[in-house]
Amino acid sequence: MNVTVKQIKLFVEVARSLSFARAAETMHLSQPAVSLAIQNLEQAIGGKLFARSTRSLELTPEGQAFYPTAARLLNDWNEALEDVNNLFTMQRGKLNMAVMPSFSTNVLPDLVRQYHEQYPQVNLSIQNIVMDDAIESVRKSRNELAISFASENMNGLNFTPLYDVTFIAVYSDHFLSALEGVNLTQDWSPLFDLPMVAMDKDSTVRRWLDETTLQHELQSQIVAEVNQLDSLGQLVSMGLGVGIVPSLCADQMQQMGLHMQKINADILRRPVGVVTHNQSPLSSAGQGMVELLKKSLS
Amino acid sequence: MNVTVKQIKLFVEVARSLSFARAAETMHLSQPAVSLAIQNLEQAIGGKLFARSTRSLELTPEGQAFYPTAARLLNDWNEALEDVNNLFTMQRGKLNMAVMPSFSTNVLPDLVRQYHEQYPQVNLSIQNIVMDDAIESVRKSRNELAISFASENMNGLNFTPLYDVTFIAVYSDHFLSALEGVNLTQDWSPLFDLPMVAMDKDSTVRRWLDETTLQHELQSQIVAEVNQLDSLGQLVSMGLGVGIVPSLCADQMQQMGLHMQKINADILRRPVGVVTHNQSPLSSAGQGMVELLKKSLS
DNA sequence: TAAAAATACTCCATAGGTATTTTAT
DNA sequence: ATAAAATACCTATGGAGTATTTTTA
Repeated sequence: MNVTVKQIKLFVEVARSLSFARAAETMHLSQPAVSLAIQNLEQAIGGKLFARSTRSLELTPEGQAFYPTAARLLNDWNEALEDVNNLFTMQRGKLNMAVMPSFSTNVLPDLVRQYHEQYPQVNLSIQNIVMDDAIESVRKSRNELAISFASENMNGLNFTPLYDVTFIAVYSDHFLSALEGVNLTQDWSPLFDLPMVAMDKDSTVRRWLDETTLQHELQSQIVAEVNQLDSLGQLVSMGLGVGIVPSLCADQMQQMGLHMQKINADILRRPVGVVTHNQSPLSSAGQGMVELLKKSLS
Repeated sequence: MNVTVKQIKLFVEVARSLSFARAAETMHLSQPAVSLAIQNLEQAIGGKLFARSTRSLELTPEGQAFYPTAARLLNDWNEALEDVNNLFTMQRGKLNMAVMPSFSTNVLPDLVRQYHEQYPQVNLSIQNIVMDDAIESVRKSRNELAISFASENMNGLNFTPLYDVTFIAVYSDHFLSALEGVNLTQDWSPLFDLPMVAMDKDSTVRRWLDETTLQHELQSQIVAEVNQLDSLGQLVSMGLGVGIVPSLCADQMQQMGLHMQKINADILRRPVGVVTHNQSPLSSAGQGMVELLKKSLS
């Protein structure tokens, strides 16, 4: 006979109330059920816990010694189960994630707000690092998930696409006339007749741009390279040249007073998604984040 | 569905072996039984503990978080049950008892030896106090049991008689001739023609002696009162008078070179027994002592 | 005599078994 | 193709019920 949690619960309840009948009532059981359960428990542990006659009930010395221990065991038990349940229901928990910069400045603030609203008890830690590092941090399990473009080498990782980033051309009043009547959604080549401000060569966006330019046998006239989108916007607004940026940044660019036009999405489009480890499953906190991402970015 | 100890045991075993089949084997269960048990556990705590496919099995983040807790829970559980079992089997424990002086000097040493031999792990604490205090200490629960004569006021206490103490007359060579041919087992009155050494009036033995003397309308000629049996023996050996002592002390008196004769047991006999509380049951350690007493004093 | 635990018995829920299917590598 | 978990289904143990008996204050 193995000792069960129920038996210990009953022991504690009987010891507390010093009555089988009352304990039975509070435990929603019949009196004989309690009687049998205690008898089984006593047999399992090898001795009497209660000294009982029909008219009196009391703990044996061993019962007295066991009572506080049993009560503590039950507490620990319930606490542990509650703890793990809280992890699942995200009343408590921790989520480490990484996001690439272009995402973080635009969509992230609202995402964090929503997530925190939904799961206020989850400790959310977000690392802003460049795309490749973000992906690498998931591979090394330093972060549970990352939001980024898909990279070439995704061995051992999952990529769940969320949406495609398209690109827009941005320009100041200075180039307004040059691009008047031009529909970049049809043909983006007119852009390459103009001077251009671009991200520097380390940037993923720049690499794609270069690749695509090459494929289309075009030649860009880059007059300035910057390492931040914000700087790019500033140079563009000074009339130095035109720029090509992810459409995510439309708001940011508009605030700088720039004009913009969509670029043919078939030419230049990249999926942004969630990167997770292939082998380690997501925590509930992570699943919650993925759900939210899918919902709010669809 | 309630979480059971068995489920936690299985969880820990599966987490350890990272295989349902192997865990089933070590737990002497079938693989489907383990599968079902884990499923039930997961339902009870509200989320998945394992991420499993047919070809891979690993802990979820929550499972990882729960694993050490679950292992600790099991340890505590087993330890607590083992502890209480040790109390019952007296591989561990404590017994507080009181004995009256006349018992302690004569029978106790061997009793302690035997008890310690049988239950080497039980911490035995023995208080040597006068009979009334011994009984009172049991009433006040300072001791679990006492070995003493039965007292008048035993309200709320149990007295389990072990054996009857009979009495012997002790005397030196000086009175040898006076008692020659006298059979005290038949008639003890010749003793009262002789000077007597007695315990002082506080002693229970003395009180009984006085009561019995009165009942038989005899008059003792007490020439000295002492407060220890040993002193009494010494005075008797000096030829000051005869003495009446519990037969328990025969050995002690013999060692002092005294002569002795049994006294009619119907006239003077008192039960010695175990005094326990009426309401608080005996511990296993206490029961062991009572058993030993009954066995060795029958 | 009355109140409370123990016993007797009956029943059903479920833990556990065997056989089989599903699924991922 | 194979190894491992899940599923289906069946059986039997034992947990819990009701009715009754026993016991002691």
